[in-house]
Amino acid sequence: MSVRVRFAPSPTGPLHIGGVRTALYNYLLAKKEGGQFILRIEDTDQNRLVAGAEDYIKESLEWLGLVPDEGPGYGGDHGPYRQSERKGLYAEYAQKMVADGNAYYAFDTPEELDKMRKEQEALGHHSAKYDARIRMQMRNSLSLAKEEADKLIASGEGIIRLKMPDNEDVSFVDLVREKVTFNTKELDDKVILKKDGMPTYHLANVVDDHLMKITHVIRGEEWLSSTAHHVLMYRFMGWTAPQFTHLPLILKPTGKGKLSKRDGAKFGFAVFPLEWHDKKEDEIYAGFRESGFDPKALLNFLVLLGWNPGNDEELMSMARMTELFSLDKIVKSGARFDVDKSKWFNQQYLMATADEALLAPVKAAMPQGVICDDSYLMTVIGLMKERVTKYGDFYTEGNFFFSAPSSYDDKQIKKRYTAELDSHFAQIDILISASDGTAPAMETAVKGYLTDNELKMGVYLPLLRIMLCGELKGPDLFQIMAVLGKDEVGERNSKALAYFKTL
RNA sequence: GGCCCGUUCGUCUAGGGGUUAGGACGCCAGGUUUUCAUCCUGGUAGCACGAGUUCGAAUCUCGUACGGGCUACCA
Repeated sequence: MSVRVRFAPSPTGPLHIGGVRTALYNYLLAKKEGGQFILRIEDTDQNRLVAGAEDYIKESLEWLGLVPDEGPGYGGDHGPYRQSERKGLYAEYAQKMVADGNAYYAFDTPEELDKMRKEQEALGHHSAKYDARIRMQMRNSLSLAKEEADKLIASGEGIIRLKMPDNEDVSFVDLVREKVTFNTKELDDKVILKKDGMPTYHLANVVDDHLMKITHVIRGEEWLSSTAHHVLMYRFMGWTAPQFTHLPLILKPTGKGKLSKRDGAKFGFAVFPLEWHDKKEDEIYAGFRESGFDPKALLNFLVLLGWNPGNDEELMSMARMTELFSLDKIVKSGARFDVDKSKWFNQQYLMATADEALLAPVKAAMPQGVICDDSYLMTVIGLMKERVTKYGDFYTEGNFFFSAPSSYDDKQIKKRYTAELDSHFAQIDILISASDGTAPAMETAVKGYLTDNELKMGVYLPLLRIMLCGELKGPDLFQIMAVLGKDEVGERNSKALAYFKTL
């Protein structure tokens, strides 16, 4: 049987980075096994739908290269892939469970449920459940007279709840955690079909996974505790359950708890793949794409957050990840999001990528109004790529390639500059403008002059660099001169020298 | 509170009865680059705690602590 996995986000907002990792693991398993990676939109909660969220999810997956084989807009023989469009399907299965005595109709109002919970709490029962102990005291098709219940059902009042067996151990195998057991007396009679006719996650999930022939359910750990309910539903329906794998959570960089959408702003990094404009809060959340990350680097970083290939390999192409991926190497404990390491991965990708391939993304990250031609930018890329971590850094860190420095490192200037140097700088300027403008020529000329006159390179060279760049960092000095051109170098030097005198 | 899951350097992790507990990020130092980055070399730092099993425990068992998840007509 061919492996079929699904990524099933609910379109209630942007795709969280943890969701991206879940999608990645699903994708990798599908590709490794030659199976299908399915996108299913779980939009059963009509109240929480957010406009644009589904498009955001798809755009994210496409940017990342995790393109679904089946899904809304991607084709496939098991559609529709939006649960809202499958609405009619679910009731039939819920009713079958009712007919078989494995589920029942309930008519309690929210107020009544609230009252029950409060009463139970007063009795000392913490977080009361709608369960075997309580259900005969509530209003449902089990406790009410048949005629009354039928009337309520006919009037469309009812919802459907799962009838949990009393005091029974339900076990299932989680590929990461091995055997996990829950006793049904700890489990509540979950609502599976809501008042509006929509299924809850639990029903929709089981029905769709079965109908879509899903073989492996790979999802976040938050689902582990409801898996017993799901296992029971498979049993009630006489279906074979898929293999379950629950992924550890991704935690905040520091402090307690799982990574949340606020952490991005708080720690100054992105927690979403793409920038997201939250219209309700009127807030913009940063995206990895906009922050100048390469999707391959992001994925490489993410794949190692909760999984390892069993050897020391860290830098992996998509093909290599696919080759090495296996569910049994997934780690059990939650992983902290390490911002520094994510940057390191991106830098590794930048350095390993050809200049030509970098051109388009670097161009896209340039601020508006900066004009330069492709070949110039390519040269800059070649000179800068091992000094930056993100696409936007080519401009911010290599600013001097695009305009004369607007400020200078005063401290470093004062350490070295005295007015006696002026005449030599004038001579150097002359040598530069007399040269052919190539880096080696200028280097020979300048260094030759300094040597001949027994002048300190450690004084002149850094000052020359500050004149051109404003600070003591960047690529080889003479390469910069060659890129800038003799004339520009001359202009910057005299401008800077004038400033040096004022210090 | 209850149930379930987890716990190896600061972080991501390898190791699953006998290892000098390995690697990576970060950090520190040195070298290269008369700058910065890259690169190279070295260093720093860890088995949550307590019992038990065993000749021997990071590894197995139990307990404790801590962390996390769930406990909705949300997913």
